[in-house]
Amino acid sequence: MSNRPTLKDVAAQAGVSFKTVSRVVNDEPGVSSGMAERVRSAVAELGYRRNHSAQVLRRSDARLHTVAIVHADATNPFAAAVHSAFERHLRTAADTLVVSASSHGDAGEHDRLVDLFTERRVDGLAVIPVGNSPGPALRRELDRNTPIVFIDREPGIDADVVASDHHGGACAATRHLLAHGHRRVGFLGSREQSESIRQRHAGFTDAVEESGAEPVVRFGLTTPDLADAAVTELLAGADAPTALFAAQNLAAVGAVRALHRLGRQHEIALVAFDHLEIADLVEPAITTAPQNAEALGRAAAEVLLRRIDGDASEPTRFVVPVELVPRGSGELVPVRSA
Amino acid sequence: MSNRPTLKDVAAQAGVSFKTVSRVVNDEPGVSSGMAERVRSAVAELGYRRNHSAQVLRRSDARLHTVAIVHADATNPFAAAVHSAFERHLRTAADTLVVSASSHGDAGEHDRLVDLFTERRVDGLAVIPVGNSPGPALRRELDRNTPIVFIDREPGIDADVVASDHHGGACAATRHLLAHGHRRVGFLGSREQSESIRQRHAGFTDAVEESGAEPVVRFGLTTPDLADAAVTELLAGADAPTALFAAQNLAAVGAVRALHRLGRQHEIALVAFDHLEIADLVEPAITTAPQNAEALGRAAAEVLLRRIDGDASEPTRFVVPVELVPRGSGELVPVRSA
DNA sequence: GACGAATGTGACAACGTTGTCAGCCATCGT
DNA sequence: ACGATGGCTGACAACGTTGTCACATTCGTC
Repeated sequence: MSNRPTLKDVAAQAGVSFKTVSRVVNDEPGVSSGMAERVRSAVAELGYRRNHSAQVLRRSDARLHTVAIVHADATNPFAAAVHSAFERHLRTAADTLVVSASSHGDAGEHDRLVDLFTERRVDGLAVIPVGNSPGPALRRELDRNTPIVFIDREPGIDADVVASDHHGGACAATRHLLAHGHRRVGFLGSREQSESIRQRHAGFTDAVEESGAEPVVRFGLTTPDLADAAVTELLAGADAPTALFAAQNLAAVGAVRALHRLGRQHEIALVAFDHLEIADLVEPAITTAPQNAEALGRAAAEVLLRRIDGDASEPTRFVVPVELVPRGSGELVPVRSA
Repeated sequence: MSNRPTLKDVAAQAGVSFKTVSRVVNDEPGVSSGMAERVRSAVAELGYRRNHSAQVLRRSDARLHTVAIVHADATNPFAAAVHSAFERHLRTAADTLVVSASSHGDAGEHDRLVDLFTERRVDGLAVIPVGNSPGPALRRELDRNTPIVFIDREPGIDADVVASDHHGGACAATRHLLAHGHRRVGFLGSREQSESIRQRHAGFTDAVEESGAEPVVRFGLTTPDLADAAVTELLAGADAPTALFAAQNLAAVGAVRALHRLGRQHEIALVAFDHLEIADLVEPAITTAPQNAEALGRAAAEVLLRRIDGDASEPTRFVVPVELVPRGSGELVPVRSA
């Protein structure tokens, strides 16, 4: 609707010049108290609100107090938690509005969203990338030194990144299993193309190799059903693993289901990377290595604010540790079989 | 950053007037092809992007192709699913950017976000309200006939609403339990102040009363722990219910936990309102009456678009049905006890 | 070869705001 | 009484864009 009152409308109502109204609404000094009072009541009466576009246009160098975050998938609870922490920090620490949109996993749409936000002018961008190379709009903004921070995934380019310690977390989780005496350990991975899954696999492999244990690796377990089937097949085999590391939460859900169906949930150890909704609801509860969404969101906000404040130093890589949370399933010791 | 090229910069680069550049970037007719080509290469070379603020300012009546959605809590998976459907529909059907922010449940912050979005000009607003009365900014925009749609909750004012059939869904869920022979049915509610919980309670009560069965009602079960404790206590009592209706998903999670701990999950029937992440992961699987987030988001988008297109008819109330999904836990029949 | 029409191009105003500057009035010092 | 000072107020330009209009060029036509 375009019936919004402007400075001029308020000025006419109060019988002053519009510049005086501008002064009042911006709390500038040099307005007599009587006049200010008259203006304020006219503002209230008309419900005047400053036109942000005009303000931004006039002072095109100033902070807009707006940053955007572009999601690959906003329905992902992890992404939502990161977003929430990011937003809270920027709102409280920098009085900055966080606007967001989601590309639903489409790389072209993702880049288009970046474009739409930059058209609308923002102080900075946070991006949870989809795919592993930035699109033209994102590349253009990087060239232009627009403050941008990548969250959780590698941007495939030299830029600020805030990410979890996938390697370290997976390594610690696997060592945890090995420390309980397991010698045959299964790795349940989802998309092998995903950089974070690759890093978790590398962490797993490093831990296994340093101990001389024997790994069994499965990739492509992108749904609970696939993971369920893989675990069922693994445990039926000759040299079945006695412990499992689920590198991704959907794979973990499938593994839990398989173990329970087979009645072997108290026998086969399991550690899952990432947060699991059901971790506490099953018996034994699932030992997890959850990513710290709160820390990621907050760190991303801090990195971005520093750039917005003019820090032009080299791109940084902020790694958020992943801590193991023992709950039972990861502390099972191997049983003699056959 | 303010080093963005403007129409003038592109014009200087191409050696034409800035108006000609404007014509080219807006695909207006009346530019010779040679000139258009020269301009286009200058645009590409400088990475020119139109300044949305200036455009909006100039054509203050035109569509901005932007709507905002203000969340009470964006980490709520249900809200995220609604948002996702809402966004997808507006992006594809109306080429409109959906921006969002979350108030984290704070009513003052909620209204402030509405204010910030209207300052920045949007074509319309979707609001998942917090509390039951609109704040001053929201009230002002309603008075101004800004297109606004309320999602999922009652706004406490005459305005467009898209909401689930809480009453009907709860009624159907309860009838489902009664149809399996239960005569004592427990109601597990969260915040009694919440209008949707009240409606679910009313649906429950209507179903129970028409059958002459005996209800047992608990409110205030806002966390799984509280619900767990309440169920434990209910089932230990003399006239323990044989069936439970969990009116909210956190209460349902607690109920599931309690039933499993007590080993009575195959004995006490349970139907849960709303989607449950764990519905399929436990035995028996949980019968639910999930809200249709997809339909809600889509309907909200359609209502809003109609208003943006100028529909000035009376406010409407769009009710999305809630369908029962039987999975096992709701089809248990009462066992003789004692 | 002159004329109207059609086509391509540019000058200029306006959107609503903020920054700069000039002007008005009362007060003050001399 | 007079100019200087300082406090208030308003006129005006500018931000980057689009809409209106006028001008310049080319073309077809008689």
